[in-house]
Amino acid sequence: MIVATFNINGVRARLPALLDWLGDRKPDVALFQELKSADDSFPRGPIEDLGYRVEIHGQKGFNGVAILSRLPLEDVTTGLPGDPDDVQARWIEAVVSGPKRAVRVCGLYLPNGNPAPGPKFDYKLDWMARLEDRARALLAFEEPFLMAGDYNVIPQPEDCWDPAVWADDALFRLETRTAFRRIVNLGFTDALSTCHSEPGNYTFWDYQGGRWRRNHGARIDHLLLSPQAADLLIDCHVDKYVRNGPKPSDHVPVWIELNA
DNA sequence: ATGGTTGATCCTCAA
Repeated sequence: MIVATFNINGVRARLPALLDWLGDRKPDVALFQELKSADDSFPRGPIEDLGYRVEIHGQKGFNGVAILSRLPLEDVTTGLPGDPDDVQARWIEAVVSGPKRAVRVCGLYLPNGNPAPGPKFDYKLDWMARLEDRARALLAFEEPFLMAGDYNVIPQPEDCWDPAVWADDALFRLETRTAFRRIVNLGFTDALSTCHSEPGNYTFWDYQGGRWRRNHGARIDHLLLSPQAADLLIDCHVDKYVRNGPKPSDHVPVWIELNA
């Protein structure tokens, strides 16, 4: 089973690039973030024509997450528990029935949090505390599950080209990295850093300032695996090539192969 | 050099 995560930065602007990539990689499950689309504006048809079931948690203009699957899906839910007043579309989960094992997949778009400090950074840290609560609850099932998406977290200095540039940024501040580490330390395996421990496996390059050309990137898209899912992990890959295509997202897809 | 890029949108904001 191939499970991919991809911050697409606008599903309508990205549709041709998405269809090309889906046709090339043929993931069994794809978790999309930053749809920037309401549910009824999502270009469902061309994706369904490729054989995918599409589950959307959209929001007009901003945010938005989706699960695409060529395998059966059950128990689809949307919205991160813990704050009934939170209207931002950043969380979707479902159980995928693989040929060998069922795997719960959670797609997430963690708040950016800039500028920090400030109310947006407070919202980010509050959201991460709720994520920790949800992660702990799901780990208690002791079953294969994963949480993947744009975490907007640079876990370690070697996960960006120049930590000095990011020192005061919400993606790299100590509070952010500490909150991320607390979640990982519940028992998760970071698939990309585990399979490829060498530095420089970036997943995001800002559009500005020639950062792709200079490889001034950051690793902020992560797949965290429960112990039972980590036991099924075969490998993890970054599809950097899509950044060279026409009208690319500022993120590239990251995907794992699971024996499930 | 207080710079520059992209997407969605109410003409600025979020990233």
